[in-house]
Amino acid sequence: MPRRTNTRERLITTAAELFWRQGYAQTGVNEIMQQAKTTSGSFYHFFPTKDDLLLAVVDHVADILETDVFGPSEERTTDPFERILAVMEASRRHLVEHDFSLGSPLGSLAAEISESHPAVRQRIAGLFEQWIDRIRGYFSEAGNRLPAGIDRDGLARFALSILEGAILQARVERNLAAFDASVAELRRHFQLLEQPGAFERRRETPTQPSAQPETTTADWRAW
Amino acid sequence: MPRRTNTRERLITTAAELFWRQGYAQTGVNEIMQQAKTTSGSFYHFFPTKDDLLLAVVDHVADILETDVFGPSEERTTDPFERILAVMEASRRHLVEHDFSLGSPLGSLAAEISESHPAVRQRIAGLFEQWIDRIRGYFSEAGNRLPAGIDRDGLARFALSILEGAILQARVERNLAAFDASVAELRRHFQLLEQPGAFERRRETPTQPSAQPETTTADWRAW
DNA sequence: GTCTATACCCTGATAGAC
DNA sequence: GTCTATCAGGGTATAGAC
Repeated sequence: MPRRTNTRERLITTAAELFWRQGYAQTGVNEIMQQAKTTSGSFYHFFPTKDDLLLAVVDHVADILETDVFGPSEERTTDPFERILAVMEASRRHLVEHDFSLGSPLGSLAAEISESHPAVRQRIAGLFEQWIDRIRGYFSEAGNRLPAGIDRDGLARFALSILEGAILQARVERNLAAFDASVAELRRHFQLLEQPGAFERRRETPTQPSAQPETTTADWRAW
Repeated sequence: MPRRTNTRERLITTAAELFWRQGYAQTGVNEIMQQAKTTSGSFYHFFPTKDDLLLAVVDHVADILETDVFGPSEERTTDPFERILAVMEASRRHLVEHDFSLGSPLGSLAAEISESHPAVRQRIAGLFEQWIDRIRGYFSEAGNRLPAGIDRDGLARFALSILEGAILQARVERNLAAFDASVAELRRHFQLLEQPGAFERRRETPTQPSAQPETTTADWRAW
């Protein structure tokens, strides 16, 4: 079924950018329609509700991330560590190019709708897992450059934490200090792991929540 | 001037929790008023607009973070590395206690209003800087347990990235896999840095964006 | 300082012609 | 598939008595 118009695509791509920049709740359907140069009739022809558009946007972003970030980064180099660093480099360029107005493609959206839209939250969680699998794949290819018995899955989640946190800081502070420092330190982490004899002792690396956290004196009030 | 009522405080604390859980835009003043058991007249007596309440909330959250997180974590231990890890432990407990419904106290809020509320964004950026100063202070106390010439400021920003990213992942995935892995890997990073001879070579640790990024093939479309 | 009542706009969504 | 016109409801904010 060849589509005759691209209105649906236009709605998705403009909504993606607006949600990304200003969030879901802050973006009205009117704004989307105007910017996509279409009208109410078309909008609701394709999407029964605004929430349905959101779901389509999430899928679209996942596609773009694949073809424009992960794909090129993997083509660029075969070195496992450089591959994940290339993903970060792509994020960095994106921050700069858009003057820090765009954060993580799904990160802030995920946080925003985490409570109100369980289905979307789950969808995004699945995407996070995909990326983690992917990055873990890089680390698997690293073979014995990494210490034996290291938790590659955990290392992938660690890298994703750094990326998301670094983007957030860059966006809030509107500079690259935290981003560059984070990438530099991750790079050093890889180097340290590669050093012979880097991993001679200890054996505690709780990746799965095997038990409840040890009690802490830190006590957050009910704010 | 002794205040006769605590209405103002009630508004701030309930708004803080609601903004934290569901975001700013998603939270209506009606909802805040109801939950704080007050009415429109009182609300606008204390806060000319909803935005003014937001600013008060940010300041309040900063206070709580100081007294309930950083303070206790510092009293708990004098070991510099354990201090930052104690902050993470406090965040972890908080995630669990609230079933992952609450993320970073200011992180997601910052992302949400980053574009629409420049003044608030700047205020939060200032708080981030404060925390970084604080954490850098820990690393300064670490003295020669850290390699000479290491970028302690960068290390602090790195730690904050990990914390923010780990909280985000935990909230989206609704489990602690990424959080625990991130903390474990950060702990290992500290251990590796402490190892004698961990830092014998290389000299490239760009913290300040000294130059433009190297060109990359990764190309994000204009979505 | 707190209450009730209400203004008024913008939002997501619908109706129906073309 | 796209248009115009419109609705119902909830949003922030105001008015004025107490």
